[in-house]
Amino acid sequence: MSSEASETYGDPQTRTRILDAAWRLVEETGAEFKLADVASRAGVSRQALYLHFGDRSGLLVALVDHIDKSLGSESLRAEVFGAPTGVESLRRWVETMSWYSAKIDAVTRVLETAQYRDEAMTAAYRNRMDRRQGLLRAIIDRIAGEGGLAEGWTQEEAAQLAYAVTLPSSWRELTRELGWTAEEYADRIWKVLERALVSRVG
Amino acid sequence: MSSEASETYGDPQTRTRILDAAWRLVEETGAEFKLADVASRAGVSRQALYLHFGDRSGLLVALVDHIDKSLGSESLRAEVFGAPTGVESLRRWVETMSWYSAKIDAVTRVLETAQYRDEAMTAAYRNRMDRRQGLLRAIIDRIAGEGGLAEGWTQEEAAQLAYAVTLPSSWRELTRELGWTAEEYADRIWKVLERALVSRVG
DNA sequence: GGCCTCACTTGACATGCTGTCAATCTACCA
DNA sequence: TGGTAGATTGACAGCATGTCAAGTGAGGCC
Repeated sequence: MSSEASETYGDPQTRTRILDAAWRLVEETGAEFKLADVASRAGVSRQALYLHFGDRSGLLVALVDHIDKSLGSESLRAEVFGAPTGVESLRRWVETMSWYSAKIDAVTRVLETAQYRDEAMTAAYRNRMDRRQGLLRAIIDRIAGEGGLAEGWTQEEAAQLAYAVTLPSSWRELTRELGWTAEEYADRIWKVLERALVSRVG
Repeated sequence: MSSEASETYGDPQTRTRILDAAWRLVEETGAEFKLADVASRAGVSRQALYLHFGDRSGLLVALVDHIDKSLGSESLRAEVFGAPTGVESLRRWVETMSWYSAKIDAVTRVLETAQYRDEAMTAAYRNRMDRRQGLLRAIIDRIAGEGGLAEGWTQEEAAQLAYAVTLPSSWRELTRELGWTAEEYADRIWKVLERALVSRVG
């Protein structure tokens, strides 16, 4: 259960091949992807997965990290924080998040369903969500610092609300099920957040 | 897969015993509950579950229905619609939903994770969500009819936003993970919806 | 060249749960 | 006496995960 899968086992190239294969397979088949399929697609033995990642959860945890690195989530973060104002920063965040969600939705869904499987999974998922909350908190703090936070909210409450409103499940429901485009999502959710959390100027 | 489990098999009492056992077990153990455990807790054979519900998905679908009936979701609906105004109706809906979510969260979570398992599951889940959307749409229409809908939204958009903001996953995150009480949830989410969707009077 | 180690393969196997089947049991009813 | 609905029993197939032990093969080291 949730073996740590020693940080450094094997050839990094093999590891990457496995992760890429897993990624594609998750995109195609969702949460029911099989390790045997990942292995065969990556051109390695099923056993190799266990050697590299310990178990299914270990693979998923590594996959999330792999994807973040592949999509350059760091630079996205920088772009959001590079906004001239806190309010603009929040708007950019919503926009960026919408774009990003579209790319990782399949994997996110798997993560969500596996979220309670074991300790390692839970930790990995919470960690991810905690980082997101922290980011939003920083943005809200900046808005508050600039006097832009609507009255009636503490900074913590505002950040948590922004976080809850922009959860992946909500993004998925609005775009995948109700047919909103990523752009419509960004525009409308932004409008909600602006009206609810940002003080009216003038 | 997703056998229909003939609408009327066996003793209704047995059926109820099984569903109650399943309910409690889901509350305790979450999505990984085992059919064998449900059976033994209900005091019936494992086979009985298959005779009554066809398969795991069939049991889940029946469980949701069973719970709705047990909690008298019909009367709740009536209370929400009995509000004097559309805006008050929406406020009551949020409040009621918060209370209701607390009772069925465990089952909802199982539903969510099982949502893509097969056709029957998907249909049952979507059906549930569609009803909720319909309800919100009716409330929003009433608000619009009373001239209370904020400008910038179509009625459909407003209803879908209200729906997305009040998704179970969001409720869970805010209460279970971030520690909000059901009341705080209702108050704050209502405030968000009001500011975002309801036109300012005067 | 001999040797060792790392990276990985191979094949077998235990485990655990779902779903299916056929045979059997037991009231209750006609 | 017979039949039938409701359920039990036990066996079994299928399938995925995870574990184990032995083997292969390429490089590096002395």
